[in-house]
Amino acid sequence: MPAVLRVALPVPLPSLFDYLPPASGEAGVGSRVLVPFGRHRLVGVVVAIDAETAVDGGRLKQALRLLDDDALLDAELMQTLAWAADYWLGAPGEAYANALPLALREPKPLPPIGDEYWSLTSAGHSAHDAGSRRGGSKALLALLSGGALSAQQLGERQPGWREAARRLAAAGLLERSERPPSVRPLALSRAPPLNDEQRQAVASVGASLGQYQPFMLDGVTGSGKTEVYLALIEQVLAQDKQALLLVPEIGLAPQTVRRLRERLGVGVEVLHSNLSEGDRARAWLRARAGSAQVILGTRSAVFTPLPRAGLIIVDEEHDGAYKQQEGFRYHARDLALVRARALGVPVLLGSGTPSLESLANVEAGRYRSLHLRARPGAVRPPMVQIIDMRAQHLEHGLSPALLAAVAETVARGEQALVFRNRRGYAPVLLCHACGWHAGCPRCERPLTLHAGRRQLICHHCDYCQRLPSTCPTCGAGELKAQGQGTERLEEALLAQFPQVPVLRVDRETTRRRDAFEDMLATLKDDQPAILVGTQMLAKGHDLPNLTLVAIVGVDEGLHSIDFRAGERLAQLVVQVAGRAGRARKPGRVLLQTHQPEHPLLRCLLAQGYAAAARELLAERRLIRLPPYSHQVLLRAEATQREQVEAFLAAAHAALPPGAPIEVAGPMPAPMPLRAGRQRGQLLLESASRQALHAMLRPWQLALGALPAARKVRWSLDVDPIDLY
DNA sequence: AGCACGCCGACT
DNA sequence: GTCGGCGTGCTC
Repeated sequence: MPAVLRVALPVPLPSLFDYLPPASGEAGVGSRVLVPFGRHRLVGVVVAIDAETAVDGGRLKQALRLLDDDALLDAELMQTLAWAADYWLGAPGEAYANALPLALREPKPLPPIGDEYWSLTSAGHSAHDAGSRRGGSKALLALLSGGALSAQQLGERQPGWREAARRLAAAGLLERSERPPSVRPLALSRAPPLNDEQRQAVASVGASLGQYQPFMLDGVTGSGKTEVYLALIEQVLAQDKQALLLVPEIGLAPQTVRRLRERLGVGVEVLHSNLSEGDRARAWLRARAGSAQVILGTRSAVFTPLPRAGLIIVDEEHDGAYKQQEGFRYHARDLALVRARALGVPVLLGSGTPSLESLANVEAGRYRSLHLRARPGAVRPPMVQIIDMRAQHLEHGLSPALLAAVAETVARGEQALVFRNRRGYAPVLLCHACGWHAGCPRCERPLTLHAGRRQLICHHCDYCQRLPSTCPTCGAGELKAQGQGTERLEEALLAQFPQVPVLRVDRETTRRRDAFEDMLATLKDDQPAILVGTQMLAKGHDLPNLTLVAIVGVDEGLHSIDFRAGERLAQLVVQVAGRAGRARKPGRVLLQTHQPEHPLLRCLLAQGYAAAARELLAERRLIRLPPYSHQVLLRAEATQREQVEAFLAAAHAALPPGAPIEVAGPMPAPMPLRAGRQRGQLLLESASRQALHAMLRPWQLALGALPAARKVRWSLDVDPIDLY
């Protein structure tokens, strides 16, 4: 009886597919195979080898080719991926597709993983001597005239060199070669001495190396978390093991990478979304080969193979960027814990504003908690002062007290940051004559006025129209911008402080790659400046001359229907406030609000994040919300509301009777109309994760079989973090 | 997800 | 008379 390969294919289908083994080669679990699928050929991963198949013999096809003689995915990753697909209700094949870099999902031999070097051919030397070529090509010839350089070195010295390299290689002036991965270059910088708390944290985690143990490292911005990470990674490297460091999407500044490379000197591999697919595959394979010893990456890097794992670190663990929001909706922080357990290594979650989930795990004794209270670089933590906005005269949303503080700051030659979590000029455009306001025809939400582009833009669906000069309903010319976005604040601050550079940092001004970096580079450490911007300013670079942070208009977060809004608001305020007073200069934080009496704000400002988080946790426990209950959200959308309602009603009816779950809905989504589609949802809650999980797969399959399901787009989100 | 197959409206 | 709309069903 011939064996049958069970193969996971990159299609969003709930099943695996069986194939006869290829004509040659011994396919094993974890190897890739090229198989015929419909009228296509797909690269799949062998998940199991069975003696029998449930498929009729005649329908079984033969795999075309074995792509790996040895398993590409080791037993631990295979097991973790199977767990992840099961837990987050993903299609099995999708989990594997997420784990493998795109270049490894092609039916090609594995790319070489040596260092990529470029050098001049003899024709190239002649061309350089003759001074031919211009621009980037000429510069590249000059760079290489002194000898071969690695791709990494070239990237540091001549950004954008690949374009020139391609042209010159085509002309026969340049050639590419591979060398074995470089062995540990020496570290260039030395570790600074650690303070008591840092030493204690390093000692605790260090003592757990070699076994599974989660740690929560609670330390505000500037408290020296990174030094703790580095010291631990050095310990791991000394044992010749690997360390995986995850950072949220935005945190991956080139600065971090440089610092890591300078300090550790070893094969530090970076995995993030801007990487080319070839580079990503190379980094992944180096980790698998063990030659990459430190892997730094965003969400998807949690799938990197770690044959000699020593430690996993999740920095800024509270950050929502760790949750993938579409397709296979996994949570990288949670998956990091599962991997650490399977690998038998400690996992360190770091944050100045830990998620309530992690705090609950500390409370329950599942995580050990470590604290960094001191801010080594700063004189003292910044003082937060409330500006009561009620009965204030406002200058474009900025109170006199705030403007005065900015004036004092820049007069001292220091920098100020004005934080507003709304981009554009104004969130509403209103007609004072008839009360009309500009709304999105596809979302029924107000359009945001973008004055510079003279457009009205929907921030939910990107619908866009020209800015009308008169009211489209009454014809009056009294259109007024209502409220403030970053663009308007920039304008107001420019008018108030014409002699100080004002930098706006939001999605609009940083659309170009490296734009953020370039903008920050124009800031001089000893010159005054004003930064205006959104979330993007909450983290990232050290701004040693920044001494004032003004937080404007976070009130929206105080009465949102989303039960996580309070937690997010507290995290945001603390993170933004942490930008003030990093170096020797004391910092000052102003918070402008209409709700100075709000209990969350009062608690946060008087007692700090830890106390506010305790309050929020107590509330969640009282009303049985996560982390004290578990949620699954069924979302559905369609062009017609009746179709959504019919599907959700049928889904509700398909729930197994007697399961210990509570059901909320069917109900309209918090945004009932988005991009022209009607949206609804059904929320399941349970105190028992096991009970909830036990019914989910069968229910998911039943949903797929519902006639009403074909009329809607639907998805299941396990542990949703955004209810919208 | 793709991609076929299959049965009804406005056009060269 | 056809081209093409997207509803339905399948992929080992």
